[in-house]
Amino acid sequence: MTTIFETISEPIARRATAGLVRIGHVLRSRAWKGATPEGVTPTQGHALGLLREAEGGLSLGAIAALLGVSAPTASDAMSTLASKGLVDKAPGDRPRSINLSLTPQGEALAERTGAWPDFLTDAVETLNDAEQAALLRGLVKLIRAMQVKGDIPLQKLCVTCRYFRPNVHPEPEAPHHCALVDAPFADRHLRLACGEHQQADDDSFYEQWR
Amino acid sequence: MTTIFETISEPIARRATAGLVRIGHVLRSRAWKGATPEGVTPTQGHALGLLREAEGGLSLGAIAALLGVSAPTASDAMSTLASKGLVDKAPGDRPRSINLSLTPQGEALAERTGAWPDFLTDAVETLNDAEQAALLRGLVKLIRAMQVKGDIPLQKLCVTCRYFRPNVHPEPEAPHHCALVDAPFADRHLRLACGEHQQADDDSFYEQWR
DNA sequence: GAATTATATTAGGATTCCTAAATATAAAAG
DNA sequence: CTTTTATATTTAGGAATCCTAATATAATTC
Repeated sequence: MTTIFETISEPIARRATAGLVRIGHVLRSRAWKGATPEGVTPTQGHALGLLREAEGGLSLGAIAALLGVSAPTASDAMSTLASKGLVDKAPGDRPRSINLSLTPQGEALAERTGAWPDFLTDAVETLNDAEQAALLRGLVKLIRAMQVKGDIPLQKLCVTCRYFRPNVHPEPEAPHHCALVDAPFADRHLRLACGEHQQADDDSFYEQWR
Repeated sequence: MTTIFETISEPIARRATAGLVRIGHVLRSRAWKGATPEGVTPTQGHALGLLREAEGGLSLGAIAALLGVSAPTASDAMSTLASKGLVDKAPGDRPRSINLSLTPQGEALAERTGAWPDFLTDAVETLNDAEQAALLRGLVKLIRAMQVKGDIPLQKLCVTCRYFRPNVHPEPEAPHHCALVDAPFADRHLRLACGEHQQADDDSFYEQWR
């Protein structure tokens, strides 16, 4: 069926993109509001979050790649964090490399700040369960698609994990299975940063999920 | 039903938030890649987009509010755009105020750049129609919720428009109605920046949609 | 005419971002 | 054993982004 909206509107993919862009702007603007003397700037906060997720610390190059900025930018931010006593710089195992990790103070701040801006979580919670699950599913697919195209570094998604077994259970309320913890689960349980994630070699499981 | 995932996972709202935050970071990082000598920086590009949508130009204060930055930051960015010949500064109708508008060059650049980063639109297009519609619906609700709480300035959403008539048609493929163009439409047609939008006085229509 | 109000800019400074060049270091090559 | 090479980080330099606080300017109000 064709309505006037089919012809005068931007395609839905563009409107959804515009919505994501809009939310991105809000997040950036909000993040600066936390840049008080006791707090950290957006880039610094992002780096603290990455270090918190990374077992055993990260090199400067790894941080720069994950932040999506140049090495000098990352170096600046890390030096500032080090001077604030939030991050520790230790020699790495490769020539000239350093290993960055959180100090107890940095750990505490990252814990307190969290990776989830409350105002946005509050907004997500105004959606009902099905809508939240659909939103999460869409976001997982977006991130996965960007990963495949090389637009973003690999992330620890269930759908790219060696232990992911999609649609193996007949029960619609938990059709997938995690072979690591050996338990069934549903789309709404999909994770974006699983600590136990192991990258799968091929796409076969993902294909069964999509 | 309760699985292990219910207990060890972050709540779904937090995971969805984390996904949005992640996409926001990518967008910011990408936007800087366009900051070539011929291109514009992220904040400047955002401002160009706002001016393109605004009939008749905007004051500096309005730009600052819409960008979500302080007046001095906006003033800097607009001066740079003016010196690049992309924006025109004219006296406004209030004391000391200015009216900012796009020059033909600015119009052309805004047109060319667009508000929709292609790499993200491409990712959205990997979702099927139902998923795209669900994503758009979720984003519209998020933006609406943030608007209501005062987290972001008003935006021209269908669901807050005087002409929006939700769920008035029995046909599930186009249950809503736009009283301005007098045509039925569906969730997938929802707009985030309609030129004809007029803010509704109350919530009654939105309540029927949610 | 003086005080108030609204709006934008200037001042000053930290951070974010870039590219290009310099530096340090371990391993490999001669 | 010395030199080269590859790698990783930092320095240098500069534009843009961000903030708060102070300042200019024009219209309105008293």
